[in-house]
Amino acid sequence: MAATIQDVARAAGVSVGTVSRAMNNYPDISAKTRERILKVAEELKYRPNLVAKSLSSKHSRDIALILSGFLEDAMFNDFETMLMKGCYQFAFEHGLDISMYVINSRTQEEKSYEQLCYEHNIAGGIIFGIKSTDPYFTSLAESKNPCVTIDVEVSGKNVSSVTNDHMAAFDELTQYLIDQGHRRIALVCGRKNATVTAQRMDGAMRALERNGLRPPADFVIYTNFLKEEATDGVAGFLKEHQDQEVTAFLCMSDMLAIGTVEALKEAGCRVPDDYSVVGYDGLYVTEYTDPRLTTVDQNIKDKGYEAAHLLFDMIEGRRSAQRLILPHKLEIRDSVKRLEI
Amino acid sequence: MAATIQDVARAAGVSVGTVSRAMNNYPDISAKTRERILKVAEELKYRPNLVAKSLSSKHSRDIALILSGFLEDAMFNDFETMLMKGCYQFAFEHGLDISMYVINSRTQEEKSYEQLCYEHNIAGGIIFGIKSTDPYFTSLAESKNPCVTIDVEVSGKNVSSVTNDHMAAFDELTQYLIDQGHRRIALVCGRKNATVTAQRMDGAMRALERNGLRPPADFVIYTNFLKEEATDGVAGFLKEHQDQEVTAFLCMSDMLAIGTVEALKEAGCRVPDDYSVVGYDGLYVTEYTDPRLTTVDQNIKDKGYEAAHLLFDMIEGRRSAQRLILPHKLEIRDSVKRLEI
DNA sequence: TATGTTTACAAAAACGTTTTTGATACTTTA
DNA sequence: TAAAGTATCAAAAACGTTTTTGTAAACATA
Repeated sequence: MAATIQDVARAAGVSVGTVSRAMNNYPDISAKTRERILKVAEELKYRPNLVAKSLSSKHSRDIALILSGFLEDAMFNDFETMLMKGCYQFAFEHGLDISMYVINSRTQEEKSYEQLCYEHNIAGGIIFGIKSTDPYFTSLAESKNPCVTIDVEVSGKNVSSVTNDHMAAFDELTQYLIDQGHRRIALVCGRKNATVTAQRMDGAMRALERNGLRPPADFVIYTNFLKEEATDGVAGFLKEHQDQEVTAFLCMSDMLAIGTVEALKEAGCRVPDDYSVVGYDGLYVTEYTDPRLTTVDQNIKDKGYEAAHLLFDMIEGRRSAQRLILPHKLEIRDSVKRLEI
Repeated sequence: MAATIQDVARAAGVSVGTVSRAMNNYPDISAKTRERILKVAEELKYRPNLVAKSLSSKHSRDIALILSGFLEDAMFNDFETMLMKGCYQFAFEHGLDISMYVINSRTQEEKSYEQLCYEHNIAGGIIFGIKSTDPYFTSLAESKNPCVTIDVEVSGKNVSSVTNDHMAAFDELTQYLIDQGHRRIALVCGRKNATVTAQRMDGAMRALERNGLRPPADFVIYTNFLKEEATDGVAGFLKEHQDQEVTAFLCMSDMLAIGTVEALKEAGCRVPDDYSVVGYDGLYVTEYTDPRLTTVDQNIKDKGYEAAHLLFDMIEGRRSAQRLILPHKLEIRDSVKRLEI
């Protein structure tokens, strides 16, 4: 149905190779012929078949957004949505083809990153959500296809990462809590062996120690970054500890903070009057919660945009693998009470 | 680098055609040869190149999720995210390849749906976000590729739609408001010429009239489904109308309801004490707002899943074009005050 | 035993591009 | 004016599959 390059060649009275060179602005073709071919192509509404193009040309410019665990997380989480928007925005502005693949720990075993790229003829991918125990974590380094990981660092000369200075950011957040008069702070953490957990933990510790404070080990609640676990964890915490034994909950993600607030309300406590709570990520949802959540904005959309940017530059050979650290911003809202000291 | 079908053929001492038939479970091949080929393929870690496969085979099974306006909406909106999850869930369960394309009104002009399918060799798509003024709205009918639209109905023998009974649902929602004692209700509407707007408007009118009520024309606020417009619209409304001239705001989407609550709070009013507000969609965010929003849950994830299901069945010829109407559920929470009559 | 039928595979065509190679005609150079 | 270079294009190869066509051997039928 649709016109092929053959149809255009026939209609213009030239060979298919000539049409191809006309369409792709190659030099060795007369201006007159190019004009004529372009006109014929326009008339026939010719659009190159991208699959054939992809198969034929040696180098692909197509990029992919690869999300691990997207389907496991039944929860709502706009982190991935904003990441997508950023990636697609860049691709859109630069006329790039971008596709999205959903994987998990199991499918990573079945198929390596390089195979995924080969199968779909993609030049490289932006990878989000992999854990340090995932197969990709090591195999990424061996791939000849460049990639950019979000928030985790994988060694390899073709792998870049885009992240924030989570340690500094969490330090800042903790310091804010301390500045507001909080001395006894509980930590609601993410997955125990996740990079981001360690980084944020370091930030918290640094701030605490700088101020001569130290949280006892039993003020720490671990989760797998799931809201429900925060709710359960904090509920358990409240039962085991006396009232006001801590005055604030420092959470490693906004969803954990939301879960924490839920547990607190459930137990009849008011936020921030009885307990202060802070989150981390800067999800849109935090503007609408009750109370509006104080958090650290990572500017996730920018993260996606810059990741795509970096990946594209690597593919085109303009930039080499690197660690890109984006700025963050402390977003002060209504979930922290100032304590008089 | 990666092994091709040629490598497998050579290693197994057969022709490429035979390898292809062995891999795809064709009948005319001996069990012994198949075994041997499969073993060799395994050893060489052979994975068919999907691009070549796509180009070669006449019929594709790949589907696409086509989002119009995804990038325009700078707002957070988890509608699309949940839709994606549903689609990808189905694709994942059935071993289908699914890709996501972002379009807008302008790119629709440049490239028809059929051309999009042709270019990427996709069998059909799930289409979300098109307006009645968009080029796709009419051109979809002419395409030979089947498609499923979400919430809009397009005529054509290859186009299905998945929707809710928005009229009945909005009737229900309105009736709930009336049952709670509300008599003077303002309507915060979506885009004036959108199908869903008309349907929901009809539902509201039906309920109102059944109860002998009729909203004066100036109790209606139109928006383009943007939160900020609701905020501005309601703020303007409050200035022009006396206190308690209306007691409730009936919003056509959750984001509009959130915007409405924002305007109300800004004006120093409490929700639901001074004014009641209800939304529509069932976004996750409505569970966390203050107050928790009463809304109609569309079960968007199911919508995506069923859309993919229907599309797949159409592609395989198991189902013909149809209009699928999914159930909804009134979600009663805390944003409506019961008025004593 | 001659003839048809089936089985199991090889060989080649096809998908729609890009890229390489080759060839003709024109232009420049000495 | 002959040789060399250049511009412009055609022809063919290549990408990695699937699908079609062809064919030899094995088997069944008369």
